Amino acid sequence: MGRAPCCDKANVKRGPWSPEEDDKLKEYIHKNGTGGNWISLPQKAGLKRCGKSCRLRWLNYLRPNIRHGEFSDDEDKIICSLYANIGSRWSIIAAQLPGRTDNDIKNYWNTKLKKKLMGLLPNSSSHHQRKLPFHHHQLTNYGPMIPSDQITMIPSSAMQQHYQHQVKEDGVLVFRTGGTEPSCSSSDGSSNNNNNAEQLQISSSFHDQQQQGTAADGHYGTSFSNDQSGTWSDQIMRNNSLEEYGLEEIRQLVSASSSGNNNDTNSLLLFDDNRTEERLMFY
DNA sequence: AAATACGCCAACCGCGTGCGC
DNA sequence: AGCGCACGCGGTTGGCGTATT
Repeated sequence: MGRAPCCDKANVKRGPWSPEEDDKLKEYIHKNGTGGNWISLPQKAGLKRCGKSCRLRWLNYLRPNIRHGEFSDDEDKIICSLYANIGSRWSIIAAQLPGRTDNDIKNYWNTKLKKKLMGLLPNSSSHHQRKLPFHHHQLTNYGPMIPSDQITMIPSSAMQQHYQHQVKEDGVLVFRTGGTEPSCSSSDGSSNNNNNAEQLQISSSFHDQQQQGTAADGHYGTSFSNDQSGTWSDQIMRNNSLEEYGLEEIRQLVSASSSGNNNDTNSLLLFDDNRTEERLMFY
């Protein structure tokens, strides 16, 4: 018994959009906005399309200021750095690249950038090296050296339960934990006793001293200084940090994530710079 | 020239989550 | 508190164009 379909599939058009449909959708949204309801929009706009399809078409193709075409080297760096830090959170990565859509970035990563990256480094591969994807000495460019006994391995499923992210209105990305050791989290995800919950926050605007300065704060990867402002991508560009983030780490992530071996560690890592550094590996 | 393989990208699918009732 | 609806996201698929055999 599956979920109820979002629309009557028999009565909606599927497949590529025609210019006429594009025009209808654009015209309707320009006049009326989305009205906050994509489900009813196609009917109002005179389109025989599923609301989800309309939303996707608008977001990925029709909305103003969308950029298509070649990605620059700078964009490559930003994508690599963010992927190394947060994994395949395409919407978050896209938010750092104005005009790019998550779908675009995802496609670009899967079809080109991943391969490009794999070709950048000599093949150091041994398939068993991924049990722990980062060797100790490789972490130095990634932030403070982290002793291996402070590396915590958790299942990726538990990662989602342990660190649930939420983008707040002020652009701060908050990771909320249940406050228990990951390895002790109950398997049903019910460990969220908030008494000792931690909050790890990432400020995407970096000029909020308050956000950056408290003991509860943290962020992914390389430390960013408080006196700089801008988006993550600005920071990454300032830091020229494809190198700082470690090509080797990224490459290993790529090979680990594409290996399909469930026993392998997939990715990554999180530490905060005001408390004991902690690296979380999920697999 | 035809057949096959490969690459790319738009679109689809289903799940998790937020929100209103 | 529980339920259902709608949205947003990430993974996957389908189809088209190009390259190779």
